[in-house]
Amino acid sequence: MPSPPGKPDQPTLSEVAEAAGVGRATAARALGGYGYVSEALRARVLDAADSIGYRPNAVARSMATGVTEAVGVVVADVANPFFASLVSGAEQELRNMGIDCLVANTGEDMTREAEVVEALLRRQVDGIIISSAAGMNEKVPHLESARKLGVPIVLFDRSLRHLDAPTVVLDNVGAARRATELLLDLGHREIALIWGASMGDDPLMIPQDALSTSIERFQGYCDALTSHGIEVKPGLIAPRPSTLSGSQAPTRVLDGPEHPTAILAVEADATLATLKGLRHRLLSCPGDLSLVAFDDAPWTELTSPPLTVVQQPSAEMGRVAAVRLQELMSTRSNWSTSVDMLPEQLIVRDSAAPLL
Amino acid sequence: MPSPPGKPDQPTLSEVAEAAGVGRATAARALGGYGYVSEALRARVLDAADSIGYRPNAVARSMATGVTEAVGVVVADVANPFFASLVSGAEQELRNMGIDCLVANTGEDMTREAEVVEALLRRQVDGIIISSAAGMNEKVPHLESARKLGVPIVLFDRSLRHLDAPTVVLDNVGAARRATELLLDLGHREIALIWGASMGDDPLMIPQDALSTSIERFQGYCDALTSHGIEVKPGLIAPRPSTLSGSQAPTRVLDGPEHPTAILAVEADATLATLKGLRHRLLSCPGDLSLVAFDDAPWTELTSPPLTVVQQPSAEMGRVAAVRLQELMSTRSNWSTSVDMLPEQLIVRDSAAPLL
DNA sequence: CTGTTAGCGCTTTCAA
DNA sequence: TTGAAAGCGCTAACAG
Repeated sequence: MPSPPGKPDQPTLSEVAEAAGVGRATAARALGGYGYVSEALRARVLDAADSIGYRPNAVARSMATGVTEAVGVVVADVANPFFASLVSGAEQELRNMGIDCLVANTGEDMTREAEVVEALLRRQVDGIIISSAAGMNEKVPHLESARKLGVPIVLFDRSLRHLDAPTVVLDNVGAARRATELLLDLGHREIALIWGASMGDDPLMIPQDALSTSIERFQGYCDALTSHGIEVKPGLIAPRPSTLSGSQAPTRVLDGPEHPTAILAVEADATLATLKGLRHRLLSCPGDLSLVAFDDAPWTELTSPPLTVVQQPSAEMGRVAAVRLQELMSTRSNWSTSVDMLPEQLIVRDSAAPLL
Repeated sequence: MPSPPGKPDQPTLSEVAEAAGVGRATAARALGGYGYVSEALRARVLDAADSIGYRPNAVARSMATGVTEAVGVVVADVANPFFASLVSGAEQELRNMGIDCLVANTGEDMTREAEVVEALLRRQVDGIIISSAAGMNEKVPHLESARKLGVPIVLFDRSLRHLDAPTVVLDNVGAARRATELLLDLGHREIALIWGASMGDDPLMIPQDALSTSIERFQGYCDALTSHGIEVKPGLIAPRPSTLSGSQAPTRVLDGPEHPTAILAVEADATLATLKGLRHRLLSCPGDLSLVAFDDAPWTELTSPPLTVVQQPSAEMGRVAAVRLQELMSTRSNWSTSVDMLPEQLIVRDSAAPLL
């Protein structure tokens, strides 16, 4: 590699070879630790290397081998603690395997997502781990073309119906069902869902761009209600906002004609918005309204009351995704469409109380 | 690049050239948008390119130019919301400049930090943005060698006395001073500091590995006290724990012989730990103890009482760091040791009240 | 076991 | 304006 202006030349393998008085290939074998090299030469090469301050050039290596040992990790926004945790988990696992992470934010924007994926492909990443902004039932051309190209892809957090790739997700249906049942068992019958997938007046009318998480949690919520013979009321469901800030989301439910006695908030932002909504209306919890929230965070035990939450194993999801990707990368083109469905953990604190 | 097992060959520039019936160089110029190419040929090349589905190979490009258009972003842990925000800000800015981010966690471990920096250098990154785990007064060989190598480095969040690199930080001294003064103005005289830099009984004895943020906030705290003629009492200072979990940090202060009437918590984890400590001891806030906390987070207005906080412009710090790095990367070897000291914002809510 | 050689895909002089 | 050719630093046959 030519050194760009300002950068001094770095020692190359040839120089090491020269300094050690051996051929390039021998130096390469000694440093790369492959093939046969006599102990004597290996030693000579090794300390010739660090005596001149040699540092292997990964770009050149990739160029020759076709492997970059880098993967792309793409999420909506690393600033969101949930995604941050996913990324962190993946990063740790990958780094331990000697793989670097190119992380990219999409801001839930499909155009941007396509662009970043394209950038990753140009960079020849060995694989991609992604929580796509695409609706569960949408087609995702940029991922399909990547897949077709032979680049391993692993989905985490959100699944995609039309993409044949290993997926690591929460058991969203089960988690939402169990959370709803907890409320049901406390005697609640009018349970609101904040950030479900349903849009219009017909609860069965799921928008095309709904995320798998929304759909599945909505599903679990419905399952619980109907199996208790309770009707699903559209007026109790606040849809997931398309914008990132969903601060008004709870409004529809809190100020609507139906009067919930309990709320299930299925995403961290929804929880925050709900809590603000309650406080703003001087509603007490669990006095006026019980609450069960998704996504545990250190602060959820510090609110008044401490929150009953559905904890997602987010870092673990990142780690498992990394492992699945690794498997894909090592076994060439084995398109095992595995699904890892991780269990939630229900942490019962004080925000959900018996209906009086 | 040879295609590793499983990956189909991607079309190369040569194939585009052939398909368009021109020489490689011409195709390269047309696609790269540089040098002279006649309109006719440019067009022919361009649609030959996407008719065969050509995608430029960034690795080969880097190999030839010596530029990777990738930078390393390293922090202790992206799962920490503060760092996540720093990273997110930097990522956004860099991506808009067409630069990819390799993000790496160090877990506050210097050995790991040295390793990831080394990995970044092997990858030939064009620059590094880092919040080092090193103490402010420590030497950081891995960064110095990088700098000497000509790789631009920008420090964010934490500064390093011995590294000659642009730095983007909060005005820590001022922020801590103003926060302390707020408490002072409310009549408090016994103010505890959670996560200061001081270790032993002598408050002036600052450990070698103390972070610049700890030292500077400690400094601001002392400044405020002494300028009000108040003595700095070691017993009121809980040191920053070396471990990442500092849940017992407040213990020393809360259960010690001195009895603070107010607390200044200078880091998010410290705030959490303090809040838990108060709750555990059934101490009310601001009734028994006033509190001012660093790092605003969406939940700080939802606790009881809502917290008076010192908000750091974390995403902005990431963005500014990206801009500074960009400047360094474009102007070869201009080692402007600039310091961007961003202002905090004091958000007054209810956790700090007048001393009765 | 070791050295020579031929690329990897792209950029970039340098002639034509 | 265009094309031929020489690398960038490393790996990987292949021959010695």
